[in-house]
Parts: sequence; C-alpha cells; structure tokens
Amino acid sequence: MSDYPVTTATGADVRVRFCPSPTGTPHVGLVRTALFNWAYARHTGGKLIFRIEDTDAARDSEESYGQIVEALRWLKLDWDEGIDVGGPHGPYRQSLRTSIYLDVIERLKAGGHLYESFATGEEIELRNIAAGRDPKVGYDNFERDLTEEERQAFRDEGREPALRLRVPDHDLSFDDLVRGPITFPAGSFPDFVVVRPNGQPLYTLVNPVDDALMGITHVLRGEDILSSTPRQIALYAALIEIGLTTFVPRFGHLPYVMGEGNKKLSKRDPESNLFHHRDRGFIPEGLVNYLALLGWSLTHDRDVFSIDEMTAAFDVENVNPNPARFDLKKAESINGDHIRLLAPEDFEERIVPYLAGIVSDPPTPLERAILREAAPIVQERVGVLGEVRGLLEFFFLADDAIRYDEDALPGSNGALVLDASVAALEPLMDWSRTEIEATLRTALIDGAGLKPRVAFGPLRTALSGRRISPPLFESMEILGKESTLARLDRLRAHLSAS
RNA sequence: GGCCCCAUCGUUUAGUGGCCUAGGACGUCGCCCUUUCACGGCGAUAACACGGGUUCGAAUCCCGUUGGGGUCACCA
Repeated sequence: MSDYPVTTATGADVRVRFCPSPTGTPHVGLVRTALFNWAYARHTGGKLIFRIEDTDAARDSEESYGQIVEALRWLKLDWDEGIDVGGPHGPYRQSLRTSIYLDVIERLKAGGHLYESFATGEEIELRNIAAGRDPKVGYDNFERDLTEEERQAFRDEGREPALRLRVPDHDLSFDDLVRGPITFPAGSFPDFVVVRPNGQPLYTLVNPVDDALMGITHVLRGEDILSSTPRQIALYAALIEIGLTTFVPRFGHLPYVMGEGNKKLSKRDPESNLFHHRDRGFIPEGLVNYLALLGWSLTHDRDVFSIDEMTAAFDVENVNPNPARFDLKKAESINGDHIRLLAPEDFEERIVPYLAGIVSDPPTPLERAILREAAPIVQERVGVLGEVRGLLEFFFLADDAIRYDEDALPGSNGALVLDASVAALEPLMDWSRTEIEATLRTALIDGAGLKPRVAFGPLRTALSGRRISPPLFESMEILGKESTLARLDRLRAHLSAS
C-alpha cells in the first residue's frame, strides 16, 4: 500500500520518541502520549528518545521546559537518549540544531524538493476567491513552476521567499498502528511551508528530519496531527532521496483526551494540568494507571494494575481509537486503590508535603510519632493525598485551638454525653482503643441507652471540631488521655456558655 | 465546505464471526458491615447509533446514513 520503505523494527530495534513543544504546563494528554511511548519502548526492549521541539521562540518557555522534565521525573518515566542524558544524535533541543537543519535544507533544495514561495496568506486567499474556489482550500501550488525571471521579479519587489515542499501528486497511504490503513487522496495536502522567509525552519521540516536523523521507527502521537501525516511522509520520501535516511517510521495516532461535553480537554481547564492533580494528592502510580486506561486496558476484569504489568502487556496495536473522557471520579478511585496498596511507612512519608503548615517537614519526633499512629487510619479512607489534611489536622492542634464546625455542634443531649464520658473515662488506667471503646459503650450505650450515632457524635466534635473524622476511639488513643479529656471539657464548657 | 478520524451501559473499557441472555470498573440506587466518613461485601440500574448487505450465524466483515471530532498556518 505504500511506495516507500517502511521500518521493520519490532523488538529491541524499536526507537520511539517523546518530543513536546515547551509551550505551557504539562497537559494530561501530553503525559498520556509520553506514557504510551515509554511503555512501548519498555515493552519491546527498544529505546525512548526525549527531545524538545522549541522552534517557536515566541511561544516556547524555559519554565515550561523545566516543568515537562519535572513531570516525567515525577511519574518515573525515564528515557534512554535525549535531554540531560545525551546520546549519539544530540543535541536534543531543536533550538540548538539550526546548523543541521540548514544543511538539510540545502540538500533538499539541491535535490529539487523545495521551491521558493513568495505569496502571502492574503494573496493565496484572494487567488482562491478569484478562481471561484473556497478560500479554505488553501495553497494551490501555483508557484511550483515559477521561472527564474518571475522569482527575480518578486525579489526585486523586496520580497523574501518561504520554502515549500513539492508534495507528490498521487495518493498517500500508511498503515496506522491504532487505526489501520489510511489513505489521503492526492490534492488533499498541498505544498506546505517548511522554512520561513527569514530562514527559520518550521516544525513541518524539523520534526521529520530529527525523527529521521535519530532513527525513530515508531511515531506515537496525538490524533490531532493525523491529518499532517501524509505531508510528513512526503517529506520523508524526499529525505530518503537525498540519502538522509532509508526508511519511513510507522505511525500510531493516539485518541484525544476529552473534557466535559464533547470538547478536547482544554489547556485552560485545571483538570488538564498534571500538576493540579499532583497538588491535590494524586500519586504517580495512580495517575499513570488511570492515564493508561485512557485508550488502553490490561484485561477484561481488572483495571488497577502496576506499571510493570502495563509494560509487560502494552502494545500500541491494542490502543482503542475512540476519544476518551478524563473522568476525575474514576481517576480518584483508581488513585485511592493505589494509595491503599502503599506500605504504611511509604504512605506516611508521602503525606508529609500535604500537611505543610500543620506538620514540619521533616516532622519533629513528636509529630513523627503521631503520624506513625494516625496515618494508617486515614490511608484506607482517602482518594487523594490532599484529603489527609482535613482528616489529620486536629491531632496537631493545641487542645484549645479546636474550632467547632457549625454542623458538628451536638444537640440537646450533648452535655449529658460529655459529662457521662468524662466521668467514665477519668478513672480509666489502660488508655487503649479497646478499653476506651468498652468504657464508652458501657457508659453511653448500655448506661444511658443512647444510639451509637448520637452517643459518639459529640465526642467526635469535641476532639476534632468536625462531623467527619478518623475513627473515634483510635483518635482518643493517639491524642492521649490528658488531651482527650481536655477537649471533652472544653466542648462541655462551650455548650454551657452558649 | 474539502479531506481525515471515530461510533458498545451516564463514563471508561472487554469483545478481532458462534463462548454474548454483551463482561469488568467508575458513577448512580438499594442492602450488609459500622463509632462519623470511608474502606470492604452483596445486589440492582444501564450499552452494541440507524439502515442495508455478506454469512447457517454478526457487537464483530462490507456499504450507506446519521451523529460527533479533527484538520485545512510562514503554531506544534
């Protein structure tokens, strides 16, 4: 189906790449692309090349560059060649490769693949209108066969030409790894600009050139550039003719990551921002697992899995071509499952940053001791790490610093419950969760005949100020007898005062 | 508009001609557990867009329709 040589790499000779343009904060769709490339490299035993496409000085930023690197590091997606690690095809930032492109451009010109184009966008549109065509058809290749005299005439007007690639006038097909055979009819991809009038090469040129130079065999990227693939293949054909490479890579176009409604997850949407999720307490294991589910699945009856299980099973050919919606609820559920899988000490360590302002980082020995006890009782109840803050804060507050939430204040029998509890707890010598529970049950449930819900509610409020908290008896044990009784007394006093 | 892609429960996904009376998960709704909230357990809800073919047989293959999306830059 193709009239050009295609790579035959399938194993350790696979070379994939991740080549973002540093134009903003990392988007979950971008990260998903990185993940699939990484997983394919690890699955095949091939190599992942990480390069930066910063050819648009107006939009690229160093800050964004740093964030992308940070994102990959955080997710533990490593690479074999490229940024920071080097390799035989460097440099890996396109802004540093200008001389390479200039040389390729000369060879392409010498081979007759490029021609000068003097027309401006407005002129092209005007031409189309004049010819009765829809202006949307774009460039009509009318400068392909300009004579030297005509070109000189334009130059004499002071115009500088852009360079366009002469695309083949026949259909172009390729076998997409996720979508199967795709054919673009001749004429649906006009000659396109590869070099600006100022000599600056564009993405349309540098992306395939670098892929060729770096020996990329599989191009796995977003669906949004599916329609530019025939143009890339056209350029590849030219690169083969000038001897820059010998084959065309295979392409796999990954489905979109959608937001609410039927729209692509917008960069403006906070849910698209990887760091937003990290800040809320997604852990890398959970986020990676969820992102993998956006277009792929491990098996028919389980969707919580480890990264190792993923790499063992991952193949681009199994990627689903449908757009996938980013579903925060599901993502949090998966993340919560991974949180539950963490070793207790690991969990304890990971929540420290989310307790900033409440607990020192690193924690003091006293804080560490409380954390050791308290972390396990919240580990099983959160979907994201950020939730621990509200759950654990009261452990680290002074007894007289507890603020009572309006909806947590007890009703008429609050005073009775508190009095009975203090009386029962005061003589207790063995301050353990089981003894505390037994004592309280005897006094409140058996003794006062209260329902557990009404009996324990006021105590919960006294300790934490909140209606929802970690388990009560465990919390009392961790707080200690003195602090517990002080808090009980304090709420009792608060009730009398009001 | 031209070209391209896509089409299974609300969402995501399993399904590659008979295993499908269509499976899992999230969500939702019940119930159980229970010291709140969770976790966990049990159960329910709910989908092959439509129409034609091909075939003994179609969610699976083909064609069309409809609906969605993308792309047509001197951005990437």
